[in-house]
Amino acid sequence: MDFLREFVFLVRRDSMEQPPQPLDSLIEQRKAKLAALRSKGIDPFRNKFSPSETCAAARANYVEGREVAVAGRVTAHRDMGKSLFIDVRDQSGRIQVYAQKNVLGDEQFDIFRHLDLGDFIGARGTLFTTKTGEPSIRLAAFTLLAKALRPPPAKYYGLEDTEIRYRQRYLDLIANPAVKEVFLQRSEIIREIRNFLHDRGFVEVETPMMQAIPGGAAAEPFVTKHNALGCNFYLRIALELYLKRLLVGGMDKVFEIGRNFRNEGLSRKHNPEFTMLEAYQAYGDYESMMELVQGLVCHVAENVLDTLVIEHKDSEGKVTKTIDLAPPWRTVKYKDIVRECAGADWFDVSPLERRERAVQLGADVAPEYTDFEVTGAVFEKLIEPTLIQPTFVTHLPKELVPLAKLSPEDPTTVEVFECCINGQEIAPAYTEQNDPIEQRERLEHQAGGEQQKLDEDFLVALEHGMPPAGGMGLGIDRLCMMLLGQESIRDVILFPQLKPKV
RNA sequence: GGGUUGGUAGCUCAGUCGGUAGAGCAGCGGCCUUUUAAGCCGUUGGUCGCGGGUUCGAGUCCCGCCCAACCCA
Repeated sequence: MDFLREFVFLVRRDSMEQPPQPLDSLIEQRKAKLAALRSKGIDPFRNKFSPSETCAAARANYVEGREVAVAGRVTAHRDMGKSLFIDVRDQSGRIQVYAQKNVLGDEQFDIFRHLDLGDFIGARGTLFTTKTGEPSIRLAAFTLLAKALRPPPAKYYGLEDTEIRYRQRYLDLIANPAVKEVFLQRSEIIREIRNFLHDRGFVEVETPMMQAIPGGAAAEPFVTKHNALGCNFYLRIALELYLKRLLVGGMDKVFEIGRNFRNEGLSRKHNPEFTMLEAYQAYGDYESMMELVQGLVCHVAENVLDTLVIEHKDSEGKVTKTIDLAPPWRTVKYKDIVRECAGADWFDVSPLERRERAVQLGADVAPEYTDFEVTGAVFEKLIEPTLIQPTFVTHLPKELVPLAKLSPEDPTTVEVFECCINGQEIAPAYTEQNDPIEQRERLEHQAGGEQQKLDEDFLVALEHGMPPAGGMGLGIDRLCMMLLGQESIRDVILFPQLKPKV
């Protein structure tokens, strides 16, 4: 009881000294409780607690009268006067704890009664089932492990404010169980990718994120400065050129999962830093990669989701999209699918007419676009979004892909595929260019005469000889969107990039 | 970069024609020893995103800015 008086006194004193502020008064109340606890010799921030099991395990291994100790956050509070119920939640789930005044004693019960939503406690007691059939812990003793000074988000509605959800993701994870589930599954997806590749003899490596010459893709890099070396580095835009050096070095099957950074705008499909898988296999080609991508995605879906049929639902739970990953996936040549969608005579008309038609079809055609880029724009705008079911689009025109090898059967094209699922390009793959002379020409052309943009070290590596190889990249974020039914990349990245708030 | 929508209590949201700022939950106090969105009674809490303007009077109307979501480029 004196706990109470002390607490009330502290609150009053506080509110007399400073004008009450909106959120501050709630925080001050909690700080006052903290001070009251300390004055009683109770440490509100403990170093350690050893639970006997998780909350879920305590429920799952229910034996009437069994003694358990759990730890977690207090998420609900139902006060019955001389007894009260609280919910304790840890990562595994929640369990109800039942406290009785005549068991805990007046003082302990009083302290327990003044716990706040959000506080962490350790609770020891015995299992029993309530009248309503809820497995619960009859509390014998508890320890406050960490006091929460700020109120948690409301429990029934969850947290809706997108800005708070993304900026303070921890609150989103507390308030919205479905969000937590997405990120737990993302973690499993990445684990299964690793399992799949390890099982096939791939070696996981790490290559530099800070590069003097960012290569392997056409994208604007971020610049960063090294103080001691007095030079600029760029955050990598792709993993490719370093992984190929490892092929030269005799690592025949390598992969890396890591962050790429591209200095471009933000959208539903783009985050400036995103996670990429790249894998290279010596003596393979784009067809080996086709088998690899298909096998990998199916392995992940089966092991994480237990199914190859992915349903996307809207906020009302209505199925909006069904993706069937059952192999074999459709394979179609680029020219064929373009003809299918843009007209059988697409490649027979004059470049000028193609351009006019592309504009008519609604593609974004910039005046400086080459003829190939015009067709590329049509593909990107009109075809890619329709490829909901997994599709390998192969044999792109060589002008669009500078790092792949020509197709012997049609030397105007290269041996590549773009794997599209869910209306997005999710994995490109090539038969990798290993002719150092050819490669040098391509990169010099790409560098546009700017010598400092040419990765000479990479070209020297190729001159030492790189085995023929298939290589592929897979956007992990987009894969997660597809598998987990999320329409925005921000919902599969824990801390998506937002504009800094002033 | 352009368009649309939004920003009101810790959370979720109302706020009519411009006329004293509202509810539920959370918080605080009281009652209640099997509740679970517990219940009942009482009660605290507001820089209405920010800055200007119009007006006797602005959450509401006008202008500018910030942040976000969606669409477009």
